[in-house]
Formats: sequence, structure tokens, C-alpha cells
Amino acid sequence: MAEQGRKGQARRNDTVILEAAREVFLDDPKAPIAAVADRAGVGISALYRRYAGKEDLLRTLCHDGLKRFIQEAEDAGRAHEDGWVALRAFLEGVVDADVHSLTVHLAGTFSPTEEMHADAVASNGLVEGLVKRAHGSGRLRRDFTVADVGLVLEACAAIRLPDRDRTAQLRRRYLGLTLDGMDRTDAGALPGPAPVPGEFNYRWRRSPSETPRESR
Amino acid sequence: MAEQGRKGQARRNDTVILEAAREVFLDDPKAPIAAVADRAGVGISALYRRYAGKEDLLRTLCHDGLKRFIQEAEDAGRAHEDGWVALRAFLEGVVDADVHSLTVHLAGTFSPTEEMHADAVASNGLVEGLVKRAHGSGRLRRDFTVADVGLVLEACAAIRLPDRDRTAQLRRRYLGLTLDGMDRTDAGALPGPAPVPGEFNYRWRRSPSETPRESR
DNA sequence: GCAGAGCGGAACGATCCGTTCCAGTGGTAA
DNA sequence: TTACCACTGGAACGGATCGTTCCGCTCTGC
Repeated sequence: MAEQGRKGQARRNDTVILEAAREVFLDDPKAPIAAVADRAGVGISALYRRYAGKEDLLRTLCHDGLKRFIQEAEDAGRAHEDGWVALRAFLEGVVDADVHSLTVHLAGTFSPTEEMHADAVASNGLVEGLVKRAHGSGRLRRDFTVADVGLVLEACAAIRLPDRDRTAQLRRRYLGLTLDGMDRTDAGALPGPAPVPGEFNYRWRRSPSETPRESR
Repeated sequence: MAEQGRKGQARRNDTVILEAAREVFLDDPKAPIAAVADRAGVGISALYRRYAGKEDLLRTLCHDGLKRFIQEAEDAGRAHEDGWVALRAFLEGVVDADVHSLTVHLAGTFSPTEEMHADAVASNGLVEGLVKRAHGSGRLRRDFTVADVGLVLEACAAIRLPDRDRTAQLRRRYLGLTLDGMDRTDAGALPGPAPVPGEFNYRWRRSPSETPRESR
């Protein structure tokens, strides 16, 4: 029951392009825009008809990821009574959806909107709530902080193979290992000062102009 | 007691350049060669006097990392009686030395030599020995395989902040979390098929010509 | 039957980067 | 003291890449 005609194709292209962009930039955040068009099976014009430029596309993509992140947090929090189970479900959801790697690797390649900033703050609040509830359940180790969630997601997103499904499997496996490390109240304290909320925010530096290759 | 004169400077530049290259390519594997010269505080000529080209420099750097990796494995294995402690010391050593991220991120940007291949095989053997010993100690969870080591290192290497020392701290913290997940015989089985030895070898594809942007 | 929305992809211009080249400098050996 | 040359800094070059524009075509919707 696909939509017919020119209009229909145009509307289909909307989603095809967005999906293609997601896949391409997930594989390589610096991919050329032509790669997106190729993967989508359309011409470059079809892209520029919809987005003002590369930055606009990237921003849209990243914002979508952020929204998905928020939704995962809300869903997990709502679906599970037990705080630990909710946190675990949230982490699994984010890893499965491959949301974090999109958001993280694209950060800094565009200037965020105010709305994105607000969403980012909201997502922080949601994660904080999940971690607090998990602590309340008694299963999450005491020295695990909200900001540690960022570390976990970052690490999981790093696991990457050419095959997408295999990547998902291995990420789940590794997340399982990490969760087993979190689900301990008997272990000694984790080393080093815990990450501080906002310690990862440097990525979102506004100006796309001042993008130093190395900061240290 | 620094070496004097032209010869002395030349010899000092040898190491200065190598260190600069390590730092620069650690920050950004695709960094231009001029960035290395800048960081080292030398001209580009000083680089080209020592290396035939970028690929040559990258290969040298990567091979050094591989040798360091091997040494960490040997040292840890020799220093500790208990198999679990040895494996833990090895992982901590590799993470602290930041060896894995160098090796991994540079792979594929040059064609490896036979000697590197041999070293890679040797390092695999050493890690296998460490994991076996750790299993023997009874503390390492049963379903943790040799290839899982690659996952762990990969994930730790992903943690990265502008500040080098802070990065090291957080990596240690996260490694601690993972180790606590490994040091469990009571937990349920890890999800998914375990990684297979050699599953990450695709990175080392010989030909630098056939480097597809995306393989899926 | 026609105006134009939508499209494919060639072409353009800017940028980046690896490598080469050359002139300058100062240690070194006779 | 002097002539040489190993070593160096950095400008310059040429090729490659990529974002964006533009033009000509198709085919729909009226």
C-alpha cells in the first residue's frame, strides 16, 4: 500500500535519506555527504532539497538520537518497578539502539540549537533519576555515580565490527560484563576520582570554527 | 649532561619526533604529518630524513606499540604467581601505557611487515597463557574467553578526554568496574556468542588500497 | 498539454595534506 | 681558519577530497 507517484516517492525519500545518513555517519562520522546519497540510492540534490547543508543534516540526526535517548530513559523507568532492573533495561536499550555512539561521535561537528541543549539537560535529569532509584534498590554498588553512566555507554559504543548484528551481540556481551561489575556491593571501591557531571560536555563546544585538532 | 652539537640534536630529535608522533596520532589517527613536526618543534624535513613517508612512521609507531604490548604481557606473567592477579596487572599495564588505542586506531593505515605479523601471533599466545592461568586461579569467570580481552581493551581505549592524566584516571576506574565483572564466578552467563579469536583481524587487511569506507 | 516540483549527477572551487625542494646554519675535520 | 656537508626549517607543489551549486531531464498533478 505504498504511496504512489512523485509525491509518494518524495515522502519515502525523506525517511530513506535519514536512515541512510544514520547508517553512514554511524560507520564514519566524517563520511562525505555523497556517501549518504549513494547509500540512500538517491542523488545529491535530493539531500540538498531537504537540508540546508551537511551541518543541518548532522544536527537533525543528532537531535533525533537525543530524543531516542530520552525515550529509552522514560520507557525503562516506567516499565520496571525495581530500580536496578530499570537502570539495566535503560542501558541495554541505549546500547541496542546504538544511540550513544551517534550522539557522541557527531558532537562538535555542528552548533547545537537551544532546543537540543534543553533536551540534553532533560536527559541528564532522567538518567540521574534512574541511578538514584537503582541505588535505592540496593543492588547498584555505592560508588557508581551518574556520570559513570557516560563512561559505560562510551565504552560500549567503542565495540565495533564490520558486521552490524555481530557488533550488537558483542556490545551486549560486554555490557553484561560491565553490569556484573556494577551489580556488586561486596567489591572494593573503584579507583580514581569519579567522573563529574558535565565532564564530557566539552564535546559540545558551540563554535564550529574553533575546533582544535588537539587540546593537549 | 645533554649531548652537545649537531649530532646531539639529531639524536635527541629521533626520540622527540617519535614521542610527538605517538601523542599526535593518539589524539587523532588521521592527523597530518605537519602536526607531528609542530608538536615535536621541528621542521618537516627532520621527519622525512628519518622516515620514508607517513606510512613508514605509522608502521614504526604501531610496531613499537605491539612490542610494548608483548612486554607488558611478559612482565605481568612473570611478576605474579596468582593467575588472576597477573591478568589484572597485565590489563592495567596495557591501559596505563595506552598501547591498545594506538595499535588499534592505526591498524589499516599501513601495510604490516612480516615481523609485525609474527609479533602479533606471539602476543596472542601470551595473552592466551595469561587467561588460562587466570582461569586456573579460579577467580576469573568461566565464560570469559581470550578474545574477550580484546573487547575489554577496546572499550577502555574509547574513554578519552582532552586531559591526558584525567583520561588515564577514568580508564583505570572503568577498568576496575570491568575487572569486578570478570572476578565473579557467581554471575549468570554472559550474553551472546563469545568473540572468536581472530574476529578483530579484519583491521589488518594488507592492502592499503582496498580500504572501503564502509563494509556494511 | 503544460508548468514546475523533484531529481541525478557533472562541475566548481575551496581546502587539506603528503612530499619535494632549496637555501641557511653551524659543527667538524683537515 | 676554512671549506664542506649533514641537518634543518618551512615554502611550494600537485593531487585528492568534499561541500555546494547548477543544469538539464522526467514525470506528475492540474
